[in-house]
Amino acid sequence: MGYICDFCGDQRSMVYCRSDAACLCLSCDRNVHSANALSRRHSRTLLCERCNSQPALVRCTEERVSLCQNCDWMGHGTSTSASAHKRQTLNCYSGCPSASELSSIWSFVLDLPAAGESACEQEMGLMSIAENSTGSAWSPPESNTKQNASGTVEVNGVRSDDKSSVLVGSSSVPELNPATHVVGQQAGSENATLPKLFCHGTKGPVIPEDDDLYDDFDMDEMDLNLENYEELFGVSLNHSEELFKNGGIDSLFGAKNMSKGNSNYQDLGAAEGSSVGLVNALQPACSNAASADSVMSTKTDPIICFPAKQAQSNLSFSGVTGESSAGDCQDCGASSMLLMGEPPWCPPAPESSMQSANRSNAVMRYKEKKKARKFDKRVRYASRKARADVRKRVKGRFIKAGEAYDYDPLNQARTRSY
DNA sequence: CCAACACAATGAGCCACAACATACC
DNA sequence: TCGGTATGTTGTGGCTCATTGTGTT
Repeated sequence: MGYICDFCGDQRSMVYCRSDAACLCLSCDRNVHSANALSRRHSRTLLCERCNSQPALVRCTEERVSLCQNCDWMGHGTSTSASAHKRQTLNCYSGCPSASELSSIWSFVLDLPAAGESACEQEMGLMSIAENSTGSAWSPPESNTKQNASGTVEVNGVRSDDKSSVLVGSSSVPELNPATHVVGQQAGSENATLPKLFCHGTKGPVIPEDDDLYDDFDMDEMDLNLENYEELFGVSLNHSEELFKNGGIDSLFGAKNMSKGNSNYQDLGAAEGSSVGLVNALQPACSNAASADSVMSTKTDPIICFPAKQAQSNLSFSGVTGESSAGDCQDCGASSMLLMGEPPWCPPAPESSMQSANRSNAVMRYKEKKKARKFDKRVRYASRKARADVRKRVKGRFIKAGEAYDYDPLNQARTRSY
């Protein structure tokens, strides 16, 4: 499974694309992901050389194998003698890198058993890199604007190569927008954020002033990061903010769709037509790591480019995203590692059944809380609510005054008057 | 292993009408 | 420019039903 390229079915698969849920050989990876701007944004990483089905997160320098988190746990669990193995962080990349570029990211890539063996992969070096001319995520590392001082990461206390952490999580870095893109957050950066959440037009991480505004903000609910937002609606943030100010949000989203049932609008905090709602609500998405929500539930692109250890240490939950992330993690008892570091597809590590049980309980509590929060609804017009609260109904529908009803809110017991 | 089925979860739509927004005189 | 009137639009909650996801046989 996954050993053969899902695309050509011929060559050995070497990289994993989460967006496509596909294992690809290097050649097909380039071909597939050079098709268009969107596909270029897919984040890929090496394929786990043990299970050949999951994206690798770390590379064991001792065994010289790339491992997904699960295989890493199994192979390097605390109970095993290999637990002391030095492991190097593996990072995601996007765009259409050449072989040399890949090797610059993964210094060991040339050591991979199959690397360069096939004609398919040898073609890589001959391919042009169109996105280079358009300001891709493959800009030189020095163009990065968010690197930490050291530019290194540590796994088990071992510093990894700087170059290997250059393109961490560049999956969502908007190659389409070279003027503002921030290439690859440093894996070990104090400012490490999932780049998908990076906001254009913001000068950097913004500390939210009102956590309440973010209680309802989840990336799975609000999967429109700013790049998507602009792509979809063809308006800039400034423009959309202006529309909010002018009460023109309907023109953006369609007023009908903003009514009950669509929580995004109100979850944005814009229920009162304030532009602050949008701006503030978007800020956490810009400045902070994805909420646990987005990782737990989003089906599209929750690429965990950071190894669990980093996710735990660098993706700061506390007091930044409010309930939806830190609060939930704490409340439900799940560590951020459980929620963030472990891809949803990973089966529980067998080394501890108790850990697995705790995890299940934590996830359950988290989901329950999320469910309760998700349906939290803000009422724009209290007067209308007051009226609706006392109106009689038939099968939940309002009835004309004086007509027979089967439900009277004023009488808690079900009323029937025919 | 796959299809069929049951069940749970989720979201859209419906209803009446006061409140609100807009256009016109 | 302001006030009054007419017309159109919006939002409110409980329920039903269709859809989707998950688990079991």
